[in-house]
Amino acid sequence: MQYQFNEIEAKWQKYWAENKTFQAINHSEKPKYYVLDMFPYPSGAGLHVGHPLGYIASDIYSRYKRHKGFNVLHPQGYDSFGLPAEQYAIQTGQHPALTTEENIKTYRRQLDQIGFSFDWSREVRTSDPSYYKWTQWIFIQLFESWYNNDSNKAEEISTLINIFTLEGNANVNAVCDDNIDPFTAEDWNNFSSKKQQEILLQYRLTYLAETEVNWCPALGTVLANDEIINGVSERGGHSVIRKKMTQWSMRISAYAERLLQGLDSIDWNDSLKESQKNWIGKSVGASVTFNVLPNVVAERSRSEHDVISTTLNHQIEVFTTRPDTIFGVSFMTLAPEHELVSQIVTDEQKAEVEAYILATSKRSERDRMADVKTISGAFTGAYAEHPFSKEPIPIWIGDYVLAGYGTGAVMSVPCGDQRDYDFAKHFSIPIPNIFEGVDITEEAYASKDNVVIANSDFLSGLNYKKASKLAIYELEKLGQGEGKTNYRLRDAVFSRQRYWGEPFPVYYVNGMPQMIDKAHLPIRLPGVEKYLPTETGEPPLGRADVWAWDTKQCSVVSNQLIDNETVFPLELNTMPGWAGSSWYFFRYMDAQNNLDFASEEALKYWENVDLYIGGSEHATGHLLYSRFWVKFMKDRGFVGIEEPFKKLINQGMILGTSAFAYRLSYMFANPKEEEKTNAKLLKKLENIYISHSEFSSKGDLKSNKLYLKELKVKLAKIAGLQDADALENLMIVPLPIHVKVQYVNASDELDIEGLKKDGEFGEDYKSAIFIGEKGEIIEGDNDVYKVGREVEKMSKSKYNVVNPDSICEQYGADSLRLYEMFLGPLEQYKPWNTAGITGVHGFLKKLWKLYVGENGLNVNDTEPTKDNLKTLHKTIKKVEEDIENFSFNTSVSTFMIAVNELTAQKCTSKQVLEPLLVLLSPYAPHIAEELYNKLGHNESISTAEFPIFDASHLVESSKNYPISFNGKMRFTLELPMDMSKEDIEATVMAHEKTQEQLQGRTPKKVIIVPGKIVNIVG
RNA sequence: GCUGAAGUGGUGGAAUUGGUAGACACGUUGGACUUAAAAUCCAAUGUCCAUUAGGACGUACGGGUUCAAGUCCCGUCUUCAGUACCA
Repeated sequence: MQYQFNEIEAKWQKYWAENKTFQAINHSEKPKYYVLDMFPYPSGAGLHVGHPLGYIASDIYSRYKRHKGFNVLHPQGYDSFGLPAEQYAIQTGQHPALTTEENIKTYRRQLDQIGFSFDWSREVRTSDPSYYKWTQWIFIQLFESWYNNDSNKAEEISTLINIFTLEGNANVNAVCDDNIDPFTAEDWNNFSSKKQQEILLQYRLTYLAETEVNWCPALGTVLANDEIINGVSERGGHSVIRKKMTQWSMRISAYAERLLQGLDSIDWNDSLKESQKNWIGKSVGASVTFNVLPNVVAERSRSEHDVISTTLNHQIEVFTTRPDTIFGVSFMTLAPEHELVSQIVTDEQKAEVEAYILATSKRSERDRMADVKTISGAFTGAYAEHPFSKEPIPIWIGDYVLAGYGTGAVMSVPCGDQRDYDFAKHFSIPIPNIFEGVDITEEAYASKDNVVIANSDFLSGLNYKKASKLAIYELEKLGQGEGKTNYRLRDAVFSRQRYWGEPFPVYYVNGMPQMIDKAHLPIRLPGVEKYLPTETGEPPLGRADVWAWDTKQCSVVSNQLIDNETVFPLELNTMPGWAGSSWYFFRYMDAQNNLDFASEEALKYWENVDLYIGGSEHATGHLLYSRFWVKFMKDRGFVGIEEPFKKLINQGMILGTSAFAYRLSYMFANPKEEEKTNAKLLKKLENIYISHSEFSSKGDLKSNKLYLKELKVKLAKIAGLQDADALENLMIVPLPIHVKVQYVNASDELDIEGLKKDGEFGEDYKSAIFIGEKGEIIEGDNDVYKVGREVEKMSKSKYNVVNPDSICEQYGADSLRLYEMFLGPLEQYKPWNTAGITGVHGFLKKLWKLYVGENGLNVNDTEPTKDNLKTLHKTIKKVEEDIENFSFNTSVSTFMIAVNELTAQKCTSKQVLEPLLVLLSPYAPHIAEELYNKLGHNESISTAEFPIFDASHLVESSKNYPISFNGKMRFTLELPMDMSKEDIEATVMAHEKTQEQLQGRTPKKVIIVPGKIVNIVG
């Protein structure tokens, strides 16, 4: 009986679905284990073989945990809001909900055929109103909260209002906007309702603020950095400028310290933690306030600076990690967008500064960060006053300072910071040296270690630590600074000017945002006739006709009814992709709940995700935002946990192996003329491809004269010429062209006939001529054409996409699962090459043959031999260790070795072959179920217990010692394990091969590591 | 630029705490079976030298530590990813 994988797999997938084999229950005697994959976005292209990699790994782990006696929650769902569906809607006019539904269907079909043990009864979709109802609800909770630094947690906003009513804001220690004016209780109680709302907005965890965005006037929309290529929009190539816009923000900065500290309590890999640490970017230093001198001062001589003392208009606040270098400041640099710039710029400098600001607004933030070679800036004409020396310091603007980072201003210390140094050099600004015995003629000295401050008044002679402390102390005395801890982490923009996202449960009264009561959620996405921004640049929701809130009826009504009395306009932005994905792991615990986002019992039982598998590209987005929301929800008592993901594994990406055919292209030394005269000739040579080794083995076409000559003779023949003379001056360049990988076999040979029949490109190759490996023009099978290979990202445009459907059809899901694992370590990037799958497929056939012979089952009750047991137990040991270490690739090899050995041993013992199936079942569940069933079981193999390792079967009595000389292995020697060091040395030294190696020399030293190695030195 | 990751045969990769480099596969070559193909099975396969025995070299590159380095240390190069509105 043959291994009929298609039948077997369909049978068991049906069985699992019908018997709800993998449905998790919310209460159990067994310990719980929660395995989660990162939320997939259902793209229109469907799955390619790269996508299931992480799902296969998590599925193996889930199935393993079930064998180990755990109640496993392993759900799946869709992050179904997003840009691609919207883009498609813009192009086709189809509602994104429809295309999303279609895409999900495809995804589900593809996932099902791979045989995952998901509990589909808990599926969630972020775009489903019954789901985003709760996303809206969480948003409202954030709005109704503030962060109290004294209790170090988020509290309900009512507690803040209480304080304001009783004592004003003087003693409030909150994370809030900068520059909040102080007020008393009396002030508060006398403020208008609008004023009160404005003030509260400065404290709320989600708030409206002006934020810089990439605005594309031509498209009338905001673009992600991602959508901007070389400063223009990816779509259409329109120019993009930086623009300020009022948007919802999330006060994630309130949680900076907790997000940082929390990393110590979770089992994530170090590089991921490092990424988050750097993203949060904690730095300890000081904030320093510089007074800006009135304009007149600029014209005064330096000696008169003491005259001015009274009317100081403006202040510049900077943050520095090096307060010790404050005497090294020789200029200030503001971000061009800094609000002070327009106020302090002098008339003479105005034109230059404005031109510079305009130029900067066209550069993206990433551009400005990455480009350190081009130094640019402009002098404002204004001066600040040094807090200690009272010297005037010129104020510049420069695009290396970013408005969104810190205060958007820096005190520039060129001797201690390379970028300040380069800027100073470029604009001939003095570079005072404040380090003792350090040469700064070539570059800045940025190290904090081993520095002694010099030329710095009261700081001279001190080291970094002492000088910093003293500088802060003196600044505090002056009231011009204080010690401060700064975080790079910025508050997260939460508005998107898009259609396909969660609508905000927000309407506006008198310009102030109001939350819609929980009872009326969800606020559903309205219909629009077009998914583009409006002509006036409003988001797509600006096109909705029924998008106003009636406060009396508590429902969404027509815009025409807006009277700003009882009917008000609704928010036009929608929420970003990370809104729905920041809490979905809770919804899986209790996905059908209509009363709550999840019941208390479910939350308490499942706690947090024990194992989370996904890509490292989420390191600083999703993984930080969800940690933030979970901490917030914990503070407000909605959940009981502080961290959502206990253990996290980043799977690497599977890359494509692209295939290239090489089309000959031609150039003449004198192109204009010769191309004309030879146009006819070239036409005949238009569509010729040469095989990969045809040129690579012979080197570069242009330089190898002999080969070129040969080729030209061939070309002459094709063109119907007598000889190759006419091609004398022709330069030939092989141009690599992507060909679809499905037409290439395991030996890199191109299926020319298939290619010519291709529905999409067949026509292009109809008249093509292929020159094969032996240099012959291919007609029939006289020669073969080999493609070139290159590893690239798997993508449609590179024609290297491999679809799991065709793999499942041809080799089966079990082969796909095994091969994905066999490719290499889970966390590593590795190329996919379908050719190799025959290896694992062959293994499954061998496995089948081990159990099922031509005349039925090969398994019986024979007692296992010593060798049988040894093979089994070393496999148990290795596979268990591998799964625990997420080293799935090595398990697959282990299975191969086990089957090879048991086949050679002609093993038929059920005592050995049955446990082997359980070991294999997480990896190749269908074949394992089928064979387990054949062994006489009526229950699913997923209920079987994981085999227990018995070390006694692996005890060895002897060891094949490698005998090395000066570290080089020369021969091996079989010696008993229990032999003493002395005896080993004596036996080895007496051995004839040792004598041969030494050739009479006496060794200086003999190193013996029992059970490991013998090394003879000398 | 900054931050993170990775470089081992023709290819994917393996190698507990430093202890026989290349397991397991793919590919290639040769052979068996077959009218033939497919499937299956057997053998060889890091590079170079040598008829054999054997030897030299070899884990991106350059140094170092050690009896012994793919593994540890210092420096360099290359590739990939993230870089705040792709998800």
